[in-house]
Amino acid sequence: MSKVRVRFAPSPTGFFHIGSARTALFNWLYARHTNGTFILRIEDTDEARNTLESLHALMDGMSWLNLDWDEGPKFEKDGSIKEYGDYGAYFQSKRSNVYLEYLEILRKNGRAYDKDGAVFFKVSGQTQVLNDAVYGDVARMEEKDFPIFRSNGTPVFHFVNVVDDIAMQITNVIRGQDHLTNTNKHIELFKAFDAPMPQFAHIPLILKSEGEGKMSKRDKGALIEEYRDKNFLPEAVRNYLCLLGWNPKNGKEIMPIDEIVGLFDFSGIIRSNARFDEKKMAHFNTEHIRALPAEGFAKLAFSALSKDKNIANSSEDYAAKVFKLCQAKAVNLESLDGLVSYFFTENYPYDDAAKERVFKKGEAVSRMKDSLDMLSNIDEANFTSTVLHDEFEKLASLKNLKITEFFPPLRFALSGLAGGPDLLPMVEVLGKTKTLERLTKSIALFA
RNA sequence: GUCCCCAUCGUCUAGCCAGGUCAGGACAUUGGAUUUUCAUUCCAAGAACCGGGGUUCGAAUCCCCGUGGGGACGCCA
Repeated sequence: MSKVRVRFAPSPTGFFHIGSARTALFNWLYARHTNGTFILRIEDTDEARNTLESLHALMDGMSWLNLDWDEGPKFEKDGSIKEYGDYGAYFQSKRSNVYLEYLEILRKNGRAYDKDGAVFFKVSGQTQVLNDAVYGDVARMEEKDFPIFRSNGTPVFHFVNVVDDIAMQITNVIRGQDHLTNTNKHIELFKAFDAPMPQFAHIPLILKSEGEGKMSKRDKGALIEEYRDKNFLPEAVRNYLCLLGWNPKNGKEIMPIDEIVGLFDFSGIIRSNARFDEKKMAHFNTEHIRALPAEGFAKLAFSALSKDKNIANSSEDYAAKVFKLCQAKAVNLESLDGLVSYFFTENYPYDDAAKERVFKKGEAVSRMKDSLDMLSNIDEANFTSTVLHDEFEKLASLKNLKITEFFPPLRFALSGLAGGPDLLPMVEVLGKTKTLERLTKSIALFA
């Protein structure tokens, strides 16, 4: 059996849409699963609508999602575009000679004719049966001849799509279900060229989370770059997209991509359209954040939060400690600053609701004072969560109180908040100097 | 309007093809627990086979009709 060759064939006319990304992803998965070739072909026959900016958005988005392609155009370091592979050109705008050759074939066997300055394809008038890898047999007849070259001389989608699939020896066409009713046109063309038919696999569409219809570029969450800008983990977005319209049949959802590549096949593809769910997407992101090695998470968090000057200017070593401490609490990178910002400034705000809760008992300031007295007597070298825990136990029994009486006021004094990472490890990371300073300041403020 | 596809909790889905366990899981929601917090973790609960006919001892599962949803009908891709 010949090697699998699949292509993702977008037209660069806007941003990188989540539906396109998922089509690219399924092609990529199938190529990697079969050890085949994944090709990026740019369908830019509509000159008016194609922009270089869109091409950038497309390729950047694919690269961000780690969908690498074996053939097709790539941006070089200097910003120029280079095409890789033996089946180029990979821009349809550069393939007019090929299209003219193929047009000649159709003219010779009487399947193409001129009309109104355009060139039309003569349909057979017969019902074509598609044997789809996902939808099974689908029968449909094309009633009207359709244009394959416009009157301005440029070729039309149905024609170039098929010609290129033949010329590039594509073995499997994996594309959105919105093309299902176009496929009989394409089958007619393959037959007219007497070319081997690729296997078609149509995949379900992604619907809006609310309202009618498929996800469109205007919908929230529809653009891949939104996720990049919000510091989602690309592997999380990719993992979620895999599960939108495909089922691994092993009961698992959160999986490393290698496992998915091993499992992926057409039999797991769902036939009904799927509604996009932001919250589940966010959950995938959280799970992938948790799964990150501490060191890797710290690095990512540091760069994600580097727009905060306090963080950018702090020592990387200290920041890494903070992030490792908070990884287990983090649900995303986007709002991580809210969880960690007080580590990086002495001007941290005191939260009103937290203040109310802590001061309800009335003893908060004296608990802070007790803590301060006790902590002042601990050597800097012993400022570790285990030692601190022992010392707080001693303090508590001395005062005949529960250890937990001291914690909420201490946390509030040090962070201005009522919640956060485990308190004693947090004190350890903050260090003796800051801890004492902050306690002193807070006592003065609230006494 | 014509044609094509689809139909299980609010959402993503398992089960359907080879008909027979209280229809299983995940997200979300709600309620508890973790005698230090919670934007963490754990536990629990509620929540679905679109309707009607047929086939059958028996239907979520097979067939038909209806309804609903989606898509395609461009000299867009």
